[in-house]
Amino acid sequence: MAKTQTRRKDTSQRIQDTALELFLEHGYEKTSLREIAERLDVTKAALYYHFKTKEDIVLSLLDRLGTSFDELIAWAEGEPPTLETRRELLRRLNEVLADGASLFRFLQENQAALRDMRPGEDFKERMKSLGGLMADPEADMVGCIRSVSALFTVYFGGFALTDMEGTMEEKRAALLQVADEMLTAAHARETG
Amino acid sequence: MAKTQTRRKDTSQRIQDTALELFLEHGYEKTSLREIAERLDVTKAALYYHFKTKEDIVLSLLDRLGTSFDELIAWAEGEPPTLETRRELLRRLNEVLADGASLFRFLQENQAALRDMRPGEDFKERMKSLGGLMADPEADMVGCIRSVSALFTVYFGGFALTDMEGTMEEKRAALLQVADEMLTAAHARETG
Amino acid sequence: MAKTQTRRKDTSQRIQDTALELFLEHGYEKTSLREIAERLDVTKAALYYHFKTKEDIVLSLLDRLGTSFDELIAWAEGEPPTLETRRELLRRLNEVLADGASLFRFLQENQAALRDMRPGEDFKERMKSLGGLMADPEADMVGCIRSVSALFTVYFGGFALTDMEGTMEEKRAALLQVADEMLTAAHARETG
Amino acid sequence: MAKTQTRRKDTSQRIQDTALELFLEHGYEKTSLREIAERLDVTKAALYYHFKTKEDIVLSLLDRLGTSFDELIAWAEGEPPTLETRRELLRRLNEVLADGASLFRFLQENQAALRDMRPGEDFKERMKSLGGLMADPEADMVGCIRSVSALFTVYFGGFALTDMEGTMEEKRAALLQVADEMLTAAHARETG
DNA sequence: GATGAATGAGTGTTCATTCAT
DNA sequence: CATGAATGAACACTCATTCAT
Repeated sequence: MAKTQTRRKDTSQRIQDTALELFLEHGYEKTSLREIAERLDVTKAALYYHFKTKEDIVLSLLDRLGTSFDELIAWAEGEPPTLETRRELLRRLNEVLADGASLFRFLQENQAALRDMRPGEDFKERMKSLGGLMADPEADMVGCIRSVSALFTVYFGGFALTDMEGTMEEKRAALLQVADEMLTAAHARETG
Repeated sequence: MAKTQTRRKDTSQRIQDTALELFLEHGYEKTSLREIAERLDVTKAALYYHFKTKEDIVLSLLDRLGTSFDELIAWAEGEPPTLETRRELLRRLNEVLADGASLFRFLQENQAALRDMRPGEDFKERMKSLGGLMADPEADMVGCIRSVSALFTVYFGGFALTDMEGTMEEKRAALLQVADEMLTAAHARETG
Repeated sequence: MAKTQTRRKDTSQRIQDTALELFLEHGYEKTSLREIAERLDVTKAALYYHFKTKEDIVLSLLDRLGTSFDELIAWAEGEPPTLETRRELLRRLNEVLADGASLFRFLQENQAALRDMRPGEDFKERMKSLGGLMADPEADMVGCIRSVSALFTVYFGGFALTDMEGTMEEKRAALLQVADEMLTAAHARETG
Repeated sequence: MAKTQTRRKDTSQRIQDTALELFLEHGYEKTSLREIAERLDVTKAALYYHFKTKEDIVLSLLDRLGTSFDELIAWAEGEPPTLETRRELLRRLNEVLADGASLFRFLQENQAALRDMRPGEDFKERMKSLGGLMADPEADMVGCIRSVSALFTVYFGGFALTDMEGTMEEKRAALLQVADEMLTAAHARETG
């Protein structure tokens, strides 16, 4: 009795979900508001009641991600720049990526479309920060790349290994392990 | 008197160049044929004299890339699957990437837009082939990933390190060196 | 304790005021109910509690004007058609115009928009009546125009002299004086 | 054989004509490009081949008017500021108004809609210039208004006397005559 | 008295594409 | 080789309006 429409959740939420779904299917630009509305069985105008523009929908989607990312960076900046911190950073990054997998895929596949929207820029910035946190400040170019490569493994591996056999959990675990090895090896060279 | 229009190169070529230029600036979907035509100072209809559709322009651009890639794969498949082959493969891939840098960036940033065009599919396929050639057929998941990570480093490093200081040549060389180390280390473990 | 909300006047009144304000700023067609509601800090639906349609708001605004106008005409029709009556008519018209200045400006600037609404038609009608009352019934075309021109001066002068220096009161007084002269001169010719 | 389509004149011209026709019938805002296109039996997109925006259509319409007006002002500014000049100015203005009658009516009835477009502003400016040229620079407010009223008669009389009996030519002639009298009378007082 | 959610019909505008010349 | 003129389909977005609560 508490709710008249048990299934309907929040409409804004449903719009976000369906939008992401379609953005992943056909890409951001090729997904029209008409399609989103039709799949939700509401009118286009209803979308505009909940979001000011199409861009707004995507912004609302990426908000969640941005926050997780920022927290991750904030945490790492508060820790001493040791190997241990970096290993933990990789571990946590892996979790964030796993949680927001489809959003990250959307981000990755639609870079051109999102480029001149706020969060396109923002995520570039954040990746740079992460990169900076991975490498020893005194490392030379090769040294830097050794560490940053670990980040690539965790980050791009998630997209690139879609067709590899095995569950996503297994693959993520394996990627993390390899990245961890890389980080450790890089550290050994540096201090060796 | 040999040529009436010394400067004009081939018009088809100029269209391709300008198109790529604009695709990189604003993305494939947001670049209209009108824009391309205007920047070339011809009419839209003129483009249709040289290319059947907008998609055709992008296909013609990616043709060159596809060929290099296929040759690379064909070469590697003809060699014994040794560490040395894989190191050479990485070296050659690096060259192909350097040569077609802007095309690869275009490919990377417009995945969603190109997804349901021929070459989108094709390049996915080719990347899988390359992945397969990098890893020992008997390696387990982690083993595979160790080798494939070297590929990630060379491939994604090119995009991700744009803002890093240093010339692109230096960075590519460093990426290749690190990837080579990774490959060697992976091999050592495997045979270790 | 007599009123719970001392400041709020009547909401209907506030809607009318804000609507007129916005109609004058951007014009009737370009003013949306959303804007009116936002400036009043209520919802669009609230407007519909007080007025049946957007047109209704404008009708309610012009009602006051229409009445003054009709009274003016009724008065003049009850008087003998002498010069003195016409001079007084001009004087009274000037007052009505001064009182409803912003409404008249609205009417004037939005003729096209109001054309197929009731009051658009009505005001045209009323202006014709006024015109008829100004001129001697036996006057020829030029004679008519001499008298009606006095009316133009009072009526259009109010809009056209906005940027002239001086207060609105001064300008209105001057306009009335000139119109009065015109009327008298016209009469002199007629009876001369 | 010279022309394949004898009747078609210039399409741009036909668009302008039809647009003005409809703007006068329903007002600028209430006339949609769909309507214009339908009445011309072309597609909306065809309009966009000839004019960049809806606003552009109206600008192109008013261009002609603006020029006549500017020439008129330029002429008057080059003459000595005598009564004779002003009488001639009125005569010429009357002609310009007669020629562009429907455009002026459009301008007059759609002030609100045109307000924040270029020519809305421009025409206000031009009317002020004309006003300045009518009156003696040394005249006081009432003196000014006496002269400017002559201008009102010619200008607004054209719109206000639509329903009066008589041909438009007759009415325009009568309006001009009365305005001329007013000017002369005003001058007499000034120099009297 | 007023709101939150939604609708249906429209708007101006842009796009890839075509074709006679 | 290339253009001028046009099209059909779509798009993002806005509006006045409704109605259950």
